[in-house]
Amino acid sequence: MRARTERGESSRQMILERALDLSSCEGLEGLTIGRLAQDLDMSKSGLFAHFGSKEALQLATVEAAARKFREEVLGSVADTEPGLRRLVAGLEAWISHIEESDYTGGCFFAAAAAEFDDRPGPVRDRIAELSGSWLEWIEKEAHLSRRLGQLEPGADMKQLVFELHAFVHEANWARQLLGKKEAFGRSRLAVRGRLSRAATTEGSRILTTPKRRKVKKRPTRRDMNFIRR
Amino acid sequence: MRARTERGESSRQMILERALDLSSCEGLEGLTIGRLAQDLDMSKSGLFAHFGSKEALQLATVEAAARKFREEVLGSVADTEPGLRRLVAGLEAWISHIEESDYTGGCFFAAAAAEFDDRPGPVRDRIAELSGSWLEWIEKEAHLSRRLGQLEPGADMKQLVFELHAFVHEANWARQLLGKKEAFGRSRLAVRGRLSRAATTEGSRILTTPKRRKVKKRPTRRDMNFIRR
DNA sequence: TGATATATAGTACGATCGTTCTATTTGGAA
DNA sequence: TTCCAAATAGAACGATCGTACTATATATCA
Repeated sequence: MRARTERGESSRQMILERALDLSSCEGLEGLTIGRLAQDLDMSKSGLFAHFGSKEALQLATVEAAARKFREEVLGSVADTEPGLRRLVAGLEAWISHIEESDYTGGCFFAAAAAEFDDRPGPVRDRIAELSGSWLEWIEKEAHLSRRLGQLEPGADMKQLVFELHAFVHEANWARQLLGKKEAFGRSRLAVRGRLSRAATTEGSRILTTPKRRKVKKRPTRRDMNFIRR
Repeated sequence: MRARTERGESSRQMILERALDLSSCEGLEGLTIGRLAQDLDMSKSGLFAHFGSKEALQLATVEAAARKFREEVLGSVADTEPGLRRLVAGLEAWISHIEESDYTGGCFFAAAAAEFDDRPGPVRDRIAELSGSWLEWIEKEAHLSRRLGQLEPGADMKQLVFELHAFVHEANWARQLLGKKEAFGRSRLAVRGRLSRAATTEGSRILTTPKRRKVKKRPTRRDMNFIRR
């Protein structure tokens, strides 16, 4: 049932990578074991054996999406100064993460949430849990910003997070349904505008200061490996 | 194929009413002719004959959702003073429309958009068309508000509409996935806050003035007919 | 009332779904 | 090289999907 050897594990990853793309388009339920196997030139039963049930495949796909999100979004701001600067960097990384998922079906979690919010079960629970923890990341960073004197002491954090989150979701919706690629620019503008409203003088300085240029160094062999991986 | 007599038409409406509820939960594709027939104590073929294809059933369901939206949202603000007052009334009517769809699967169009945004075809086209025309209603009313001196001359209307629309979608998402019923209050707060930012002194007066109480009159026979229809 | 068009039901079809069971291939340990 | 567990394939299952074809019930109009 579960991959034990290196070969099995790499197969599993290859399957999940494709499953992630397919399910972003067709949905997690529309993602069919037969079609997935056909896409990968595998037998249905051979693929099935990796997971044991469709629900397990769906759960594994959700985890694959979560890992990709962590790598691309959280990973890109890990060494950004905590507080308002990291908050806005995280939101913009999220926007870019969705913007770049153009050829696939847009934000995986937005699609999965709409599909599963009415279907009780472990898949729905996991999607809700992961979405909630991302909301908490935003809120945590906002609170830190306020504690650092970058946001007004009286600012409503829950309300702020609600609105910031809304702007990103809206961009995904506008592009996916209406093809409005400029929506991501609007999203970035809205995020910065909303943060400016809640920012102190100190916070405003951060919002208007361009990101500190990272030290530019020639790519090392290690970087190349990372990229190729 | 198409209903011609009164009996057929009323059956068709009964079917679509149930289809609307079911598809809000299970999705337009998960909506199955067999299950729909079972729910209504009809035969699969008897139900099928009303539409001729699943796609036609889906299109008819989308139209039913659109009609309900027009009645509940546009209908409720038809006699509200045009401009900012009608704009905010329309948005709040939309929020309430979604909030009251609790037992069913939330906003039909949000769910349908997420499901069909990657599936080319007439169903997707119609969903996009209707969503777009609602966006245009908001934008039209915002432009009117600006022309009336209720919004600042320099206000970016496209950006404003983007953000207002985002707040409502977010409330639907937060309740459906995370069960946060307070999201609708946040949505209303965000809408009014954002409009206040763009409002002139004149506009602010409208936003803080409670809605004018409508003249309360006994319902006429005509009203009753409208309700019963 | 009898004729006729519409509404509904019954049945069956090919396709595809998730899943199970039984081979067969493959790669690493002995 | 042999052996064994893991990985993959093949075939078949019951269920359900959308759809087509045929038959029956029902309302409307001559």
